[in-house]
Amino acid sequence: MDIVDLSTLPEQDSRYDEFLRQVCDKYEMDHAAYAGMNPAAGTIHGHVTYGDDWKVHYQEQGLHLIDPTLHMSQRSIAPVDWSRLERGKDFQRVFRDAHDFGIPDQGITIPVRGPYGDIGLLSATRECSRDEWKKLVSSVISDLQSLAVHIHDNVMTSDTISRMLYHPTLSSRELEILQWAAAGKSQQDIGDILSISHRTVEVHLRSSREKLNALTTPQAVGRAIGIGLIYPG
Amino acid sequence: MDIVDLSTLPEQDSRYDEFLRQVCDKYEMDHAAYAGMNPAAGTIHGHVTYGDDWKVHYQEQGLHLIDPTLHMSQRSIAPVDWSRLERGKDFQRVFRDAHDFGIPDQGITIPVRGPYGDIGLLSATRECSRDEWKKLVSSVISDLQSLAVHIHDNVMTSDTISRMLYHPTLSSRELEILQWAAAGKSQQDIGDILSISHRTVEVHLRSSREKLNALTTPQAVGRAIGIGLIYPG
DNA sequence: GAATCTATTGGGGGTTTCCCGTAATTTTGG
DNA sequence: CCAAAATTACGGGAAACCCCCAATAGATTC
Repeated sequence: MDIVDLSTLPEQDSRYDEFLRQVCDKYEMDHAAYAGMNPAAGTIHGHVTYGDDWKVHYQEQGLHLIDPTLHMSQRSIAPVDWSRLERGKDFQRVFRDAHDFGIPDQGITIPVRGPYGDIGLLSATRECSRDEWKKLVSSVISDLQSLAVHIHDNVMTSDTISRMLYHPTLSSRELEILQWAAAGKSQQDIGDILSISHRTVEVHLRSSREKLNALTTPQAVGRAIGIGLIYPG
Repeated sequence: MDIVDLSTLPEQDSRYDEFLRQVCDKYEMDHAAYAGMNPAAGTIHGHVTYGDDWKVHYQEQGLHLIDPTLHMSQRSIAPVDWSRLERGKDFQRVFRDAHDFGIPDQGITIPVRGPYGDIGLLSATRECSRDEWKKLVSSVISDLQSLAVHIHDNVMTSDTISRMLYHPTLSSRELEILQWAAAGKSQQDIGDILSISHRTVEVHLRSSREKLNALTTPQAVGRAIGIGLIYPG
């Protein structure tokens, strides 16, 4: 499969699970999981190849609060091999539980970040010898990195599109001006940039606020970013 | 963000230039370039394998303002093949100039995002037939993806200045007030809510802007949301 | 063809923010 | 423990923002 071609990636939620299974087959992994969240929009997506029972247990126990893989990925950009995680109290707790559900403590998590503060985590596990694991990882790490990026891109794009369907449509001019505002430009600056009067800029900002149901420009900028209409400047 | 700052931060780390050259050799590319920016810290890094003359021309002409590769990468997360860029006015302008400096219009740009709003772009070019290029890209895309992450991670963490500002730590009070600002409250409102003077609120907003390297409150709000410090209200 | 939406510009005026200070107490960190 | 940072507070003046109003032109829609 051509990894670059986004069209080959599944578009429907139900197919992500199947896709992860294919990843496992291709890269000789036992299990794979993807978790994506867009804090700005408040949406969360999760897909796993292991049964839903672990998913349920994970949520019920609130393991996401102490999960060291999440903790690590939060401020990391490079892939994190679970063997490098600190063997602390939280680690013991999460991975002891995981073990009961047939999930080994040998795995890797690849964090991906999008333009709107969205974070995606692609994890893969395999039960085997240490040497075997090391060898496997080094041979597939690049491919997994690419896959992580593309699956996250796919999920977030469809997420954004679906969200935008229920949100106001700002005119291109309004978006343009709001984008400049998010970039720290004053109304006068924007007017100069676009070669229009600063009063016109103010009108567009006002209608943007009205459409976004925002009281102030900062709120409008925040909402627009949350919806995915613009990006942080 | 303003890339004009490039001139004020003449970062010359020959290690990365050499590294890029090795990338070219290994992956049969003509040229490679890396550009990294941390808006919160206001730092910018640039490394290229082609001569400095293009770099100079690029800055002097302010091409970063219209460069379609930058524009695309800003809101993208997946690798962008230049062939998929819109052939607009800006494209013509930038790539006509680039051609004069021996840079082809056949290339790819891989964006990488860090935890604190930092963005890195790894670009590679090669002059060859279309089919040859496609084949080359699909065979090295995964490796380039990993390399992009690696370089960006390295650059962002190795730079001492950046390291200090890499993690803008807003005080709880600043976050609290910024969150209210994102919720559309005025300074007076926030002062009433927190039972403090609206002038104190203004002080916190100011220091928040400084820490986030934002010129205006809307920009600070957007940036904080982008980094994940606060949420849209 | 009329109505609607969008983009544009303008005036007037009140409100808000922002920048320049100073300065106290409390908290935090090396 | 001392230094640094955070938090609190005040004020004046300049700048920016925001809201009311009205008006013209183009594009789209009904």
